[in-house]
Amino acid sequence: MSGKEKVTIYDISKKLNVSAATVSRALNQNPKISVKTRELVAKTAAEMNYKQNRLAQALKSGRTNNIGVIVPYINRSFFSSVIRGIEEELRPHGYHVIICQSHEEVSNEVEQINTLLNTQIDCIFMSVSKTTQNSDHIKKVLEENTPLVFFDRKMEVPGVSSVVIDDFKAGFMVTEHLIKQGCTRIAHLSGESNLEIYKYRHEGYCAALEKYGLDYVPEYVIKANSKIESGIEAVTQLWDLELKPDAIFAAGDYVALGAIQELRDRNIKIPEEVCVAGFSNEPFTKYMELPITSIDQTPQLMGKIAAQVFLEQVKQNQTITIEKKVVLPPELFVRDSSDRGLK
Amino acid sequence: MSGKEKVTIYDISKKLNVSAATVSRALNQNPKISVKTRELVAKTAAEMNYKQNRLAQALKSGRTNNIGVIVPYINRSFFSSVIRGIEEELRPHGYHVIICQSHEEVSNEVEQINTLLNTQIDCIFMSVSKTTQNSDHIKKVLEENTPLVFFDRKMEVPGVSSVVIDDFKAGFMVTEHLIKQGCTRIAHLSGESNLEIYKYRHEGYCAALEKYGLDYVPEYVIKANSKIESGIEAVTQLWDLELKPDAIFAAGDYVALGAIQELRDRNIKIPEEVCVAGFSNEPFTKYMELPITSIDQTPQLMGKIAAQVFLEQVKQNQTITIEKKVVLPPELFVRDSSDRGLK
DNA sequence: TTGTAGGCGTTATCAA
DNA sequence: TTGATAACGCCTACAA
Repeated sequence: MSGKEKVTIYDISKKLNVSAATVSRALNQNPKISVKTRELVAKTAAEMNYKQNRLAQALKSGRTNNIGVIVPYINRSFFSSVIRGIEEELRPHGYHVIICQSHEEVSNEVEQINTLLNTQIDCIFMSVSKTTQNSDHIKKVLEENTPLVFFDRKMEVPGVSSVVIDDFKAGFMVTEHLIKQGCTRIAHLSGESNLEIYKYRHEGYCAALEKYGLDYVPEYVIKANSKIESGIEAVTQLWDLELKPDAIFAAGDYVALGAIQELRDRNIKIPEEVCVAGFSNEPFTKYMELPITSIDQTPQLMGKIAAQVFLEQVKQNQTITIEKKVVLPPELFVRDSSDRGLK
Repeated sequence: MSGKEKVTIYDISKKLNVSAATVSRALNQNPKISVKTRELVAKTAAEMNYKQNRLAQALKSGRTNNIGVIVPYINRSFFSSVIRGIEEELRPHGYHVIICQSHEEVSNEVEQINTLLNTQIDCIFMSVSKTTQNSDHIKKVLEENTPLVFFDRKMEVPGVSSVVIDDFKAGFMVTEHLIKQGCTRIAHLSGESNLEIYKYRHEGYCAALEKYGLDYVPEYVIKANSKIESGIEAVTQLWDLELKPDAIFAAGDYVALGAIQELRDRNIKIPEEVCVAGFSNEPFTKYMELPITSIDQTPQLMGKIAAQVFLEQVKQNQTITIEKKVVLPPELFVRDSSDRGLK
């Protein structure tokens, strides 16, 4: 019952009195085969409900048509959107996407990389964890000649491609926007880790201050950890200062949200007294009664492009590794939390 | 340079002057092997940087240790959370998770199932698309003897396990809560598709009305399509009625949000004049200035349990298929959008 | 155009 | 306890 013995090319070859090789060739559109045979094989294969075994193919060819994606958490809006982009770009080419979570721990990252390599994936896409400091495990990937593409959170490793947004520019844009709303004492709630992205956002912030002749006030720059509570704390801390800020640029939307909650608790009017902007364009930012200004990182596009970088690489001769760095433009969405109607 | 010729058990066997079979046994903790050999092999394997080839193993054993998950869209908060649950439960057992998106189209669903089966995954987890009507493609999975577990959106197919929340109860709970807030004219914005989940939520709604002696008013039940616009439209339509509702139970959070936006545009006070509740506990619901009452479906737990159902099945003798139906309790989160302080 | 044979890396069976 | 061998399903030189 159920039966379902797997049909192989041998079964087809027996039925047709040809060799398995012929069947294989017919199935693979090999030109050296008569049209008649090809059609006959195709028809019979369909009748017998033949399914090619990708595993055997993979073992033979060394290519699995599986790619791995490593992200901190798969259910963060940003990451799942990138993955969606990767999946949609790669599926038409026959690839399957395997997902792994690092939980922001390097140790997991290392382990995931190892099991992915064992499994013979054709490429690894990853956003490094906050705790990742050195790139030894990354180098292992390269040694195996497995293509690797960083997205968003990258590391500087020679030979590795990456797709990111221009975080410097994004930081600059937000800050400039706040300045144009008339703000002059702009606080920056930065990321607490040493990820490049936070560094660049901060640098963009500094550059904007400088361009518009505003002083950099060290007390206005606070490390925050992407949580709501962290935004609340930061405001508490900032409002202990003599000269309070009149704007807050948070490097993450949850931090911005926390800041807004605390400001509101203190009956501070937004955006009249204080303008607030976040980062990432989390879905909730636009649904609030007071929608929050934020930077969109075009995650789905980012995934799409990362996939394209890989596909290009595959098209090349296997041995040549190309290193491509793509920097996408950020998009600023000005919303009520910082919109005083000025340009 | 790069070198990286793959190390196989043959390389180890040559170096050690033993057979490949011995190496294989040593590596697999086969009891019929001397401790000495085992250790020697282990040490040498490590030195030579040997990595077992999961592909070859898979071809031999018929088990890939890969499982497939099919969802409408991977970047919906609910689905990515379920996937997270599945991944975290299965990874310790050595499984990798392959993700597929149906984009709410049966045709894609069919295709994904086929490629997953070709790829020899060990199990398929899925939430059917809205357009899925019959279960022919599902039956194919069973014919291949591949375990299948539905989560959230299931179909009635004999032999298939499923993990869902009690949508009937959820619908009942929400409606009862609204009634206890003093509402007597409760509208229900249902799903537009014929998915079981919407049917049950609606039935729960009906049951609550009946229990509390409220009439079922057909005009108060409107099909809506999970979008914000749909909520706006529904309210527009409802407020054309002579007797307007004093509560709205939407079967989705986005619809609830749309309803709230429209009510606010009409200067209708929430929850004083109209109570509103949604469904799914999307992240944004709790972040709003007016947080939205909603039902939490415990997606991560749902994924975890779905994975457990599969693991149990694997533990059994392969040939026996068990059909397990798990129904999880929904959790009602009462928030300001419907909280009049009554119990 | 088609067939034969060997191999991708493992593991399981049967001998030794 | 260990070794030789076949097999998983497919592809591809090489021969015919």
